[in-house]
Amino acid sequence: MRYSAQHKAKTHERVLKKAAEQMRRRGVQGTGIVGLMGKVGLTHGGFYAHFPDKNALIAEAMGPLLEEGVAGDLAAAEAAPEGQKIRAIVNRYLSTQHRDYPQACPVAGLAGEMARQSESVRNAYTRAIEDRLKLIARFFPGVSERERQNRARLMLAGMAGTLMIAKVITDRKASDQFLEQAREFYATAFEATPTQKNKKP
Amino acid sequence: MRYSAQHKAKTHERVLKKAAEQMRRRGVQGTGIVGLMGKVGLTHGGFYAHFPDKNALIAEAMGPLLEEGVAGDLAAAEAAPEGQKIRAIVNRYLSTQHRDYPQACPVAGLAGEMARQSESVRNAYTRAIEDRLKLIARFFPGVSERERQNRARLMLAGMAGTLMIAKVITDRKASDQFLEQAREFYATAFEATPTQKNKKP
DNA sequence: TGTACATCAGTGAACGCGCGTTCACTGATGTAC
DNA sequence: TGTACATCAGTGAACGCGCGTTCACTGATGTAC
Repeated sequence: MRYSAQHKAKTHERVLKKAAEQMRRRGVQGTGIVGLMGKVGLTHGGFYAHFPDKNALIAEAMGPLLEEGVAGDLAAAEAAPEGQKIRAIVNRYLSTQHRDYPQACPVAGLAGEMARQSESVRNAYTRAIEDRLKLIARFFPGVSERERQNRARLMLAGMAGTLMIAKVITDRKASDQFLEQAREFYATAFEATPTQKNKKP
Repeated sequence: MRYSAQHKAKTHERVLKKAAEQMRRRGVQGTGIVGLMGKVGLTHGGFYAHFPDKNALIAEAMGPLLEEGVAGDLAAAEAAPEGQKIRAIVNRYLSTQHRDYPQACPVAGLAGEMARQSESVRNAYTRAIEDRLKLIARFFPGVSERERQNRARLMLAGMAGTLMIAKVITDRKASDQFLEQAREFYATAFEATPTQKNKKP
């Protein structure tokens, strides 16, 4: 059954979106071709009309994988009044809702697995994260674009680790308290311009 | 071939140690029974004389899994002069050597996978982390033991996320710089007693 | 002290299962004439 | 405009492989007599 010109591109996009969702939920290794194609409404054989192998899918899915998170960051920041935008990003990222959301931020959930992936995948992942940082960097203090992005990277990495630990802690109350302490810590630490410290003692 | 009384306990310990090492290196899902037992020098069938199933092994391995990291933290802190102990812990954890060490800190590498494990495993993991925090809490400022442990948890979680990101970044120079910025950030942020901020605006 | 037996840590073939990938095939539609 | 053919996204059986787990078996040593 031959399809119209734009049909293949549409299916390709659908596979990528579902793959990103599945990977956020179950991890890269936990996302299988058969199950994925089934969720898209196709059979597994068709997969290879779209991607040479699973590795290519992983690399290509890194973009869509991070998009949802960026959208959340930006929405939170834009809704907040001037001067409280970083606090808004922190409060959303380290909220109990985000912790309980099964397909939460892949910076947190997948980074461990990523360290064991092929270089092409890691490159795509790094690029996707840097793109995300570029978009939220403007809310950070700092003279140059580079400095602002460095601050954003430092914060995102720290919060990603924090969210992971909050997800793992089985005691709900303890996890809630931990998140509250973390929100306070990251908001106060990143709201202000960093104090210039002596580089080497 | 019957063995002496303490023989089984010794083998049990060897399997646990190797399992912890493999999991640090390849992740929980990436550690197979056949390969594991092979590395211990036995065949896979014998595994079930020691553990009811893989899940039990994972849960029991959480202790040994974190021990190496604690040892590193403590060694760094004890070697450092008074007042620079936290900086020493930070400098070791966020060093380029620790980033390049394939079986690095499992708080960083495994937490993502842990969120998808059974509750018994997550309990064991949480407990192992809390034990680690108890041991390093004494180096942190804070009035009560609880407060010191909270500070330690906040720092470890943030540094774990940071190490993960540093491991993933494919550009070596960029990763080195990122680690340097992070060392500065965590050392200055956690050396001092936190400034008492207004809880709610 | 010497013999018969019980124990049980470890062996290795076999199991069902899900994985990623291949491949001959289908058939609706675009294109050539 | 009508017919013949080419295209190729998607189908579904089959592949080899590694996984976790089971199970009948082995045989050196501890224990009972």
